[in-house]
Amino acid sequence: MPRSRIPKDSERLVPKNFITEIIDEDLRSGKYDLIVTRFPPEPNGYPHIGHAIASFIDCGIAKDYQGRCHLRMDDTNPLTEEQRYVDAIVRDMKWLGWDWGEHFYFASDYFERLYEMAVDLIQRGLAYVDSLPEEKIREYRGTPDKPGTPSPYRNRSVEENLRLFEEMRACKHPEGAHVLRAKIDMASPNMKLRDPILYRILHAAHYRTGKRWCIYPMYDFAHPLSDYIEGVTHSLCSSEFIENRAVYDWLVEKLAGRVGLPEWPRPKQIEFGRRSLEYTVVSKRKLIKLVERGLVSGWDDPRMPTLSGLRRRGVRPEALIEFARRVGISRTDRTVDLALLEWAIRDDLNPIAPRVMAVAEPLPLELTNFEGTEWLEAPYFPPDIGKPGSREVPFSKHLYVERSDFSLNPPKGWKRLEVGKATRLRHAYVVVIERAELDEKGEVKKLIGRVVEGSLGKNPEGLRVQGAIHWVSAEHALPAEFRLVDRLFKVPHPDELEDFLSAYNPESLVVRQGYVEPSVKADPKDTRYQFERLGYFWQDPVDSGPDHLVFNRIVTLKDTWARRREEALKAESQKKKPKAAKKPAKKPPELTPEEAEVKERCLRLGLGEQEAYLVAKEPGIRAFLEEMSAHLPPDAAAPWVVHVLGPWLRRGENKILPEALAELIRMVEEKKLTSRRAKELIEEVQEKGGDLLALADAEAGAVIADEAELLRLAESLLAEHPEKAEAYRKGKKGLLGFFIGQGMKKTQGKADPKALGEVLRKLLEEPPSP
RNA sequence: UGGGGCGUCGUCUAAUGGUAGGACAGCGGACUUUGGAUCCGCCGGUCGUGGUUCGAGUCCACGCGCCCCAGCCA
Repeated sequence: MPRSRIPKDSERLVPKNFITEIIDEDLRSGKYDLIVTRFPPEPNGYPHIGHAIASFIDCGIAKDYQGRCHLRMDDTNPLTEEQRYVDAIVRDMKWLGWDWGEHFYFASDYFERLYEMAVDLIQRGLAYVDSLPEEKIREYRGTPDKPGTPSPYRNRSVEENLRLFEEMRACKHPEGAHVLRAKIDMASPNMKLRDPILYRILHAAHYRTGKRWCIYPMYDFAHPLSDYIEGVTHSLCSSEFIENRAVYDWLVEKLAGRVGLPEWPRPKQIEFGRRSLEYTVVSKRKLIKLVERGLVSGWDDPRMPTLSGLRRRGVRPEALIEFARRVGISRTDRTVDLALLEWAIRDDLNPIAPRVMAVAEPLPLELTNFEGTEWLEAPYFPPDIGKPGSREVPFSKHLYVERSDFSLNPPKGWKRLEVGKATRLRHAYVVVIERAELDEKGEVKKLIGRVVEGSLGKNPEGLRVQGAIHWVSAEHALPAEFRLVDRLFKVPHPDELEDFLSAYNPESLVVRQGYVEPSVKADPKDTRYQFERLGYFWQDPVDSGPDHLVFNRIVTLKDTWARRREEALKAESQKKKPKAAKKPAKKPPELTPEEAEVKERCLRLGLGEQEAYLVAKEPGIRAFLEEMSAHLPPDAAAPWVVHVLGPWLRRGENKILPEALAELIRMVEEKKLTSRRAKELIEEVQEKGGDLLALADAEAGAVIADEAELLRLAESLLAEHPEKAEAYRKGKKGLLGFFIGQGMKKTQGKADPKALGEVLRKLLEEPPSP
């Protein structure tokens, strides 16, 4: 069995983040030596882009650490789960490239063991059967601001609990008659701890266990214990489970080393911030609505954020993985810019997609001075891609060009077809448009033009050629359907709307009948192309066939021209919500008369406003300061007590004696110790214990305050970083901090930073000595 | 209004108390037989107010804002 090891930054698939920091520490400390994670979907729907990100975190991290990532179906609710979803999940996760080896598990496979664990809890008085009806349970649970009330059944005897639970398993009770609950704390401010339900009765067949069970474990019970059973070490999940962690830890602790569970490794849950995507919804409920209303053709409609939809659209897993990488991991819930996904898709396709030509909205162009067919060689890739390969493209008298590439009255900066102007036909000749034929409605029906002699492969002298456009030969081109796929919603945050369907984008699918150059007939069906100037396309895997070509647009090309023209429109749709108007800040809580008096007294003793306030407000701080007053005047002690010791005093975890702190402060005043080192020592003692003064004495007198010595130090610093010194002299004054920091590092915190700062400043402000 | 979590460029994400950096987007330029790609440059941020400190995104206090929790869902 390979052991996990900390990867080099350069070999990480998942960029460093707060989770990998925890793992690094766990590995270094030897707490775990093999990292095991799991991706635990419930098979109750199709995987979507959110699953791609979650699985990237779970499996990507495990991979980086040479650990394992289990695929586990969290299938504890028979009412919602189906085999077809299991199949979809397996298929999509494989597609993404995850490899779980033989570690493919089902929570439903653990039902028997889970049951034994529940019995163990009952036997130890840690769980009980509650026979309150559902409404009563809800009522007794209380509300977030009102504590719950214990159920009258809470103190049933172990024997009765055992009997009842066995009967529940034996299907002797109707649904809702009883539940099994953990006996934790009905008054806990954490709602999840108010005797969470462990098992409920469900007379329903499970898609895997059939009718074997009529009690089913709840998530809060099954999930942590499934992790434990599998030897999962780091159970990564999203932020909405933060409060469930208390239950998770409770169960792990209670069951450690029992009913076949090892003492170690114990799993621990770590939560990351959720990610959503602009212009997208992913909740199953909402996705179903789109399907049911016929707004999309199904779960794999190329517009859907499902992995099957993305795949059918033509997106490759590589793009999704890179997208997830770039999104990153943090504790904060975030909404990701759709442009990032599009960038990842283009970046993936750009080097692999052969360029061919297709016209989605054909406009005939007749070339009066050209006859016959000329086969022109056109490379598949532009020079910057550096890939070989080419095909022959037929050129003839009758062509189709893109309707949007011609304008009767072009705007400024137009680089396309225009009457009287010369434009390059990509890979072919320069043409000059002579006139446009209009129909009765004034629409352009046909273009008449001529090719410029000698313009093949070179620009004709004395003729300004504006741009290069794509085209196909009318008699050779293949008719094809183009599905121009776009974002499903018109607004970036449809989830925030009362009715998300009102933001449905009717132009999310625009179908065009056009033509594609004949060369594609010879290509594999799954070839992803760049149709030049149109975007990346491939054949719809479902609807396309040799007799009826259908191309999905995977993503548009980045189009700075179109963007400029749509600027106004875009500004409208992307309008940011104005930041909430600043409320006037509330006054801090009033002090009681006694507290106010204490504060007054402190102020008279010379304490700062804020220190005085806190001394008055916090009894712990006040008491400590009073004890210190025998050793040190309060005005000197207060900042240390309030700012440095404050957090520990408030939590009642302070390990430092008043006289020790007083002595330490004195040492700082006498410059035997820098304040920086003093703070570090305090933190060290608070975390790990130890004798503060002994530690301080060991370093006493080490402060470097001698001017000559500091000058030497400063000079060496400047010499080591001449370019920084230069930058400072050019005005980047922030670099003083950099130099002091370097100096502190070099002297292990022993230099007097204030004095060093002075010396450095003097040195930097004066011109360097000759 | 109980408890918990979280606030860094427009977006995402970095920075043992020591130069606020990167990516995407945007803007400008170079190049271009794709208004693509590439290259170069620019723009732009620590939620607020105080405090501690030689030095604060980071520590402290008080505010403000967003998210989660009252399923026998996960």
